[in-house]
Amino acid sequence: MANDSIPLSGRPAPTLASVAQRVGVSVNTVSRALRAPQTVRPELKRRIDAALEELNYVPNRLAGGLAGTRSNVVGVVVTSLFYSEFAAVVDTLQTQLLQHDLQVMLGNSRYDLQEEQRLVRALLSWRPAAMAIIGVDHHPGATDLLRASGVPTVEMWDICGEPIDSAVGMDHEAIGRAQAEHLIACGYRHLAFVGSVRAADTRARKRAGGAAAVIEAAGLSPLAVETSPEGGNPSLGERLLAALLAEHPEIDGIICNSDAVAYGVLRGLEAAGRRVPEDCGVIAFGDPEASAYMRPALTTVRPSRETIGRVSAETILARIAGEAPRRVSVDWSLQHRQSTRPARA
Amino acid sequence: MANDSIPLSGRPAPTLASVAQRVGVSVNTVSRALRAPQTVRPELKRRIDAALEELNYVPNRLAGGLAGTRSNVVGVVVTSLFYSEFAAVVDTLQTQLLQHDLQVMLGNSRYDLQEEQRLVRALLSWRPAAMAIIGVDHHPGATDLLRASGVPTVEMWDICGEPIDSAVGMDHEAIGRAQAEHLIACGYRHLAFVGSVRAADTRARKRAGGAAAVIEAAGLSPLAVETSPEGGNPSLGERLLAALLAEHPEIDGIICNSDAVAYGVLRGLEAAGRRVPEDCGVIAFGDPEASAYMRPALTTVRPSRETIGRVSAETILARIAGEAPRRVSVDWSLQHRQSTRPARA
DNA sequence: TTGAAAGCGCTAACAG
DNA sequence: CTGTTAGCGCTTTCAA
Repeated sequence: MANDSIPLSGRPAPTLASVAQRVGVSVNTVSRALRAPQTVRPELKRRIDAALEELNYVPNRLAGGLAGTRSNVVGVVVTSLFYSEFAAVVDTLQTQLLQHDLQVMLGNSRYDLQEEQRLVRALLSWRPAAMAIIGVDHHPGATDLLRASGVPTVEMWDICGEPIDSAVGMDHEAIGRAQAEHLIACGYRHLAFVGSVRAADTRARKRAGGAAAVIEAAGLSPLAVETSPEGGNPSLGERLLAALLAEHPEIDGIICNSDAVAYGVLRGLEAAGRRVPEDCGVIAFGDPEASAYMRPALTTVRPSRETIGRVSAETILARIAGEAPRRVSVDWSLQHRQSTRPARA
Repeated sequence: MANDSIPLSGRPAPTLASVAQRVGVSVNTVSRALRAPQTVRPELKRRIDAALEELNYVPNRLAGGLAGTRSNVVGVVVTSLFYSEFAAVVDTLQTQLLQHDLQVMLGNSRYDLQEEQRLVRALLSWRPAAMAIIGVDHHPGATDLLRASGVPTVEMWDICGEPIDSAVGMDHEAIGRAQAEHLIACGYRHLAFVGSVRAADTRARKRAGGAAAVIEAAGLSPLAVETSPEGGNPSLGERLLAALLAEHPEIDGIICNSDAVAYGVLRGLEAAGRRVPEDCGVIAFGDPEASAYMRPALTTVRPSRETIGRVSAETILARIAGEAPRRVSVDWSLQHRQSTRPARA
């Protein structure tokens, strides 16, 4: 075959033109047959469909997007994916959007603000129909880019702050308050906040802040904080707990920034000879399936990941349709299990 | 000129042409300044960079991809994402590819073959530089599309079978054999396979098949199988275990298709008054962080998720660079913990 | 109901 | 080193 493509692939993919030629009509008749079938004579439509099928035509979105007014890409930026709650959000989001012929283009900033800006730029270069991004606290450059682009943007997971456009998420300060209030209600008095807190993880800071405020208002000794910029896993939990206990042996209630860290804290407490929930209560944030099956079963806050994904998708669709920006607060719930005592009357 | 102050959806994004005009050079000089800086006079380059900056230029990939020989998209199809091991694979893959300026476009088939084909088609419509897809057993239409497209394709996670192009993954039959051999070595004699097995999950079938073969060869009673097409979670594990025990009370060794299911099986066994590992051994597949922190800590097979992601990325890069297809078998390991007895001498 | 013509913003020859 | 000239494959007027 004539050599019109060197690099990858064998023969060039069939184009609208090759289909048109085969049927003996013009390019844009085929284009219309695809986008507005009712504007083409049924008999012709059938012949075109047959040719499309025979040639195994796959449209070229690059060309379509360039020529048309908008591409059907939605850029999605998460801060992590690996066994994180954001996987569920992306999962739901992607599935919902695809039903409306919107393709998700994914980026993972790994909690790196610089990387986040790079990603936003890269994603914006696809002229997306919309953007979705975890959090409301971004690299200033990223915020500027997003704002200047005019692309509808949904900030997910967190709604504390000034959204760029729309936001669908939770009030993390309120969650932190609820965590502290729960521990206090269970009779714990010397509280700590433990976990992995990445530089860019402002949600964690908001939760810790909410907890600290409640504790101060209750007149208790200030919240002890033991965090690390490392990724949150059980082994980090064990280490942080050891450090915490060494410094604050009086601690009797621990707020973990993630369930994974809590698993390690639970084991560390046992190793230190402290009974849970009698001597020390533990509450966390996340609630993957495993948490209810831990011994003791972990008390934790469960965010509605699917709801955030679904509502974000709806918001994106609405914004694309020209509706106004939205700010949606999504529910979460405190799962009271065995790692905290029953609340006192 | 319209001022740079109207924020939303106002002016069109700056183009190479607008930058060129501002600097007083031709469009393609700016293009070259971006792609091959050394071919442009340093002083000019500086002025161009300044204009790029001032106008806040974001390239248009749609145009670039159309005009150039290939787009920098890599299409990725997974069968699930929600708290699945594939999240880790995608995570690593995306991060690695981005370092080479390749953008991941994501699709989730949710274990639906029909959906998988749709996704492959949708992704192919971006004229990707490469494709990556979970598994080697696809909708025949998807396989055809992929093959016909000539796009380098890496099948991940599984290497049993005839790859379309390249494959990076594990031998799941071997894993199944290892699971059964482990249970037998620990002295368990009446084995069962329990878990969620979706219609499209051929990996699970291969593992079960491998286990069944070992059991037959050992002359033991045949593998009891208790599966469901539902998603795999602890509660499913509890239900499947109840059904299994009702039918096969003699069971003393259980292979769970996923760790999440095993959590439920562990609890169900306890509820049924069977001690683990004394009366019944449990082994699973997956090994998320939580498993080592279960009581009893779960014996399971740990796949090298990051390795699969990393090697897949390398393979994609190599294929794009024109190297030959690869078939890479990636390691996994059996984590012997407390849910199975010590192996007998 | 269909076709012709004009780009979308960029890259890729080739000149100059 | 830089500019000119053609498209990439499609959508979108506007005519016919």
